[in-house]
Amino acid sequence: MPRPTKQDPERGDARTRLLEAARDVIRTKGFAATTVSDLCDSAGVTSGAFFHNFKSKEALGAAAADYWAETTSEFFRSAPYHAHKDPLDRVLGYIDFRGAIIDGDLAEFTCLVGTMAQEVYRTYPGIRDACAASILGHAATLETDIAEAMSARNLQADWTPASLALHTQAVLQGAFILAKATGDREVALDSVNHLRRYVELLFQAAPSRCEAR
Amino acid sequence: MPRPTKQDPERGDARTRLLEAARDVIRTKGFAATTVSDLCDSAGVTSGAFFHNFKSKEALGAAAADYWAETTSEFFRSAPYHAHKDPLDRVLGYIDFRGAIIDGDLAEFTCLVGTMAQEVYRTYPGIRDACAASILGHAATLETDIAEAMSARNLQADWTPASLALHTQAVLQGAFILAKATGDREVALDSVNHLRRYVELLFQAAPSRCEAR
DNA sequence: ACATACATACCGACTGATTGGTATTTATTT
DNA sequence: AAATAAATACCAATCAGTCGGTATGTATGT
Repeated sequence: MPRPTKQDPERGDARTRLLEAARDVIRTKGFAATTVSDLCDSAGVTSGAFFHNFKSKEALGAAAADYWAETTSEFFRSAPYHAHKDPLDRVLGYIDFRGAIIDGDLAEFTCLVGTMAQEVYRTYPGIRDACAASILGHAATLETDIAEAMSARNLQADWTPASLALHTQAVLQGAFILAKATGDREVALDSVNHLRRYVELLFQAAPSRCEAR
Repeated sequence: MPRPTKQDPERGDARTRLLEAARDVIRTKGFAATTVSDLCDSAGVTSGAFFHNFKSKEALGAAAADYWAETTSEFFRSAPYHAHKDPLDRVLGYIDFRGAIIDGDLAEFTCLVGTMAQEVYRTYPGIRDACAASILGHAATLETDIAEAMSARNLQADWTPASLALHTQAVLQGAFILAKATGDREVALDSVNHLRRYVELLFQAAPSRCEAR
């Protein structure tokens, strides 16, 4: 049923163009500072088309989070790090991959749903929940590799695969904040390197191989 | 020169009350969604008083970041973890302290300048720089303890005290985002625990005591 | 094949409410 | 009295959202 718009028909239907505009504009200006007409201008669409496709600005925000979850999960599913045989190499490969894509403009490599969640966690619960689902869903894709790496090495730990998976996301989100504050993506890369070192230490410091203290 | 306002004179002068209002309101709604009259209402002050004290909303944002830097640095300076003799215990004590104050409402323990930096990094450079100064200044207070802990243990590392100090801030900022997205502060505490474990591993895995791989 | 009918996608001028900011007046301090 | 702080009244601009209308695709009947 979607149909190309009159303006710039080659860019596709209005809904997708608005979701792509949301992804790009909200990452640079934030959700609240992004106006509906900012989005319409960026998408090359009228405000009539906006409110035809989304019943409110909040609905657009939630849909943009869902769209982000879909597109990024496809992106990571086809990433090369899954090819490693050793599950630990897959986990480390994921971290290296996250470091490798910290490149170009800040608004291109930072996380839409992290940005939105921080901003609207209290004001738009619908958007917040969609952001949480995106983050938690992505973290869940790491859990099996972490669990397999643990059992392959017989690692007994006082932390769970889920908590380590979430921790990787926390480090990445925090790294993005530091990069935005300083305007320097190197500080983000430094944090990702610390995260990699942490995972290495976790799996090499198994009590059976090297006792502590 | 400041003078108590007519409304609620016992609460002090208008400027301080507006800065406190900014600290509280912006942490719950974000900077862009916070209106000048939100701040005036919360401070019990008229908009005339607002623009007498701050030449614009942006100036208020930057002043709020400075105020945050002042008050938090005083807060951490008087915290108990500085008493430890071993510098590593001071670093770990800092992390434990950060975990201990993750309590109560989300808007009470999350970071004003992290929130603002993420939101306005491109739109209000003045605010962003004030936020960066606050974060970097706070991280710098950890550097000497980290450096002393390294030299006390003769630790040769491929990371610097500055990068580890910044990494602690990245983890905390990211933990706040996860807590906001999920509405659960436990996930933030989990990340802080991972950070603590990382620092422990860094200082017990010195090559001289236990070789890697 | 062609006309009619209907639903959907999009358009764009418009609105009521709210925004950040200003100008003027009043109160307080020194 | 001079200067500063706060209160009040106000404004132009912008906001999210509405609404009547048009363009397009599809189903049906002949």
